[in-house]
Amino acid sequence: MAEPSMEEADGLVGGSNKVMGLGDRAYEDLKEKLVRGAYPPGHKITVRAVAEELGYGTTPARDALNRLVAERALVFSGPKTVVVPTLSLAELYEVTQMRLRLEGLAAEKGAIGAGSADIARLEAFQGEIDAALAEGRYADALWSNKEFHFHIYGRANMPMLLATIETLWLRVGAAFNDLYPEFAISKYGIQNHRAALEGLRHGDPQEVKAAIETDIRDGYRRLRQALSERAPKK
Amino acid sequence: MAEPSMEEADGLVGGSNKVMGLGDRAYEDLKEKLVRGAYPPGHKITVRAVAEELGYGTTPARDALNRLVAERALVFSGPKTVVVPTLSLAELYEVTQMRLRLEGLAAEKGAIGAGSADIARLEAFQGEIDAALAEGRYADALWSNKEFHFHIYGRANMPMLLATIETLWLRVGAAFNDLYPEFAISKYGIQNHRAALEGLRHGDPQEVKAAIETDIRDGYRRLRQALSERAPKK
DNA sequence: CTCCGAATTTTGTTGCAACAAAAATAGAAT
DNA sequence: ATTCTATTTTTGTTGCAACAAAATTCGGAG
Repeated sequence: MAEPSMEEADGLVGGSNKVMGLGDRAYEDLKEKLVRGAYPPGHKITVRAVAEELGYGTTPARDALNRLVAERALVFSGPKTVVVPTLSLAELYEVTQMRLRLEGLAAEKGAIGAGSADIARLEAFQGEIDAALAEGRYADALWSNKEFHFHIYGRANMPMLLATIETLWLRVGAAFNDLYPEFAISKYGIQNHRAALEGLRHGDPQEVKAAIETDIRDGYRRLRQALSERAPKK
Repeated sequence: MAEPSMEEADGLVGGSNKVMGLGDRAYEDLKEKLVRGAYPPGHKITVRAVAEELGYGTTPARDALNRLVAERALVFSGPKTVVVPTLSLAELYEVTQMRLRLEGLAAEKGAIGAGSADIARLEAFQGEIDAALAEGRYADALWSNKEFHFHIYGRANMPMLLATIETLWLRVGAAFNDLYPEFAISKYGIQNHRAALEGLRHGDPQEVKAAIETDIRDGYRRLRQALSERAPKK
């Protein structure tokens, strides 16, 4: 049973072979820290700081930064300053629109030919989400939520699509990690996931697609509200 | 009248400010060469060759290569070898599916609020396409075609979306440039563009979206056929 | 207390040499 | 001829120092 493995080398390895250099390692490390919310939005990230923090030289650190900037997981606030991004209302809307199309596509294609093994796996993820949520382990719930989504997307066998979706998740993850936990998942999310599972059981890709889209829309509403309630912050 | 400017610094500069270093220049140069078909698919690209060819040091050349690889405009054929990619049928299908969703979105949003100035501009682009086509200047036709599409997309004011679409165009452009000219545009394309213009005049975003999607689908069919007819090549 | 400008520190970039590893090449054996 | 192996060349990566430019700090003027 082949694991979709969203833990692969971030999408660069799309079936090709590439030696993992320090630069890629640094990229993975930094990405991990970003998505885990190690730095608050607005925090300045410098090449030398990353180099020392991760224990690599300045070249790999620079490579990682450049890559993250290209993916917009980090943004310039000045000619020479990169910071963890903040998502404006407009940007959140834009990312959501892209997610709807792209993840809708991935869900639809991924649903085709899904078997009971997939369903069992997804139910396991959902169980982890429920458990984590019940115990207040929001970070774990978020992680399992990601696994749930990407297990479906991964089945589509569309590496480019998957990589693009991942950058979108990284974009919102990095910007919202400071307030995400409380808002990210709720009974709505659970309900949408159950709907997706139903669609999988029925062998109806459109039903799965619709459920995922609703999930994205629900998340958008919550994020949007969180954003407007967020104090203008000194 | 603000120019949408698809000639901007490749999408990195999404409203932020960033100093253009040699690395970015090298990236632009290489990208240009790729989209112009300077290298045939399968051609090996090395850091030092690029450095000398473009007249930069090895560091900027390496930066450019890394970035192009991250965007999949260049791919690894071995642990240390990057080549101009070939698009498999599966990859062409994947790119097309993504283009349909993303460019459909961009067309729909870009159509909203389009005025007579936009229509005039688009008609001018179409005129250039017709003229170039009539005279056999396929490269120019391709260029004007790109301008036509991106003028609409640019109106949507969605920088992330636009950057993503551009990488998709680069991906197929680099892989197909050797046989693209004869197949890229035909009376179908013209007809689709006219339909898009009609939608713009009616102020009907859905009509524009449908026209663009048909355009993408027509192009896909032609490319697909060209791909299967392509000799297995020694 | 605020604002502005000069001095100082920090920071990204670039070229380069050294190194390890991969790719190309040449040759030998079957 | 073909395949496999050894040798040679090519190639990407990395660390580092120097440099120009930007960010920050600090004072002083209003």
